Amino acid sequence: MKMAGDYRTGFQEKVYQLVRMVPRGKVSTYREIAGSLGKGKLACRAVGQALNRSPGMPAVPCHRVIRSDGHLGGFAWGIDKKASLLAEEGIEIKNNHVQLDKYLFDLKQE
DNA sequence: CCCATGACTAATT
DNA sequence: AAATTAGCCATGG
Repeated sequence: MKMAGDYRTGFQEKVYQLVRMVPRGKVSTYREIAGSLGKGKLACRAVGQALNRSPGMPAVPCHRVIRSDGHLGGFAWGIDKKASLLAEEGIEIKNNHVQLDKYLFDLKQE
């Protein structure tokens, strides 16, 4: 049942579910998320919007989602907080940049 | 329905 | 490598 102001769009639900399956110590990108949603890689912006309004942790580890170029992107609670969380998970960050080749999680694995 | 916004991306300069 | 431009999507007013 839905309560007033509690309803979220199907798009958000899908995004959250994908983000949730990202293991600790790994990261994903907005583009990969959008691609898995079947919208092609063009919905990357909408994914960012969904995550921006996401419930946050531990419900959704939205901090594990970064930009496709390795840059951290943004974070509702502060980009510095995002970097700290990622560092805690064992991810090395250089000047707000992450090595996707090393930490990128393949969504197709699950 | 139209317009504005944003945690994006790719291409260009 | 950094800054700029244009393109695309979902959401909310």
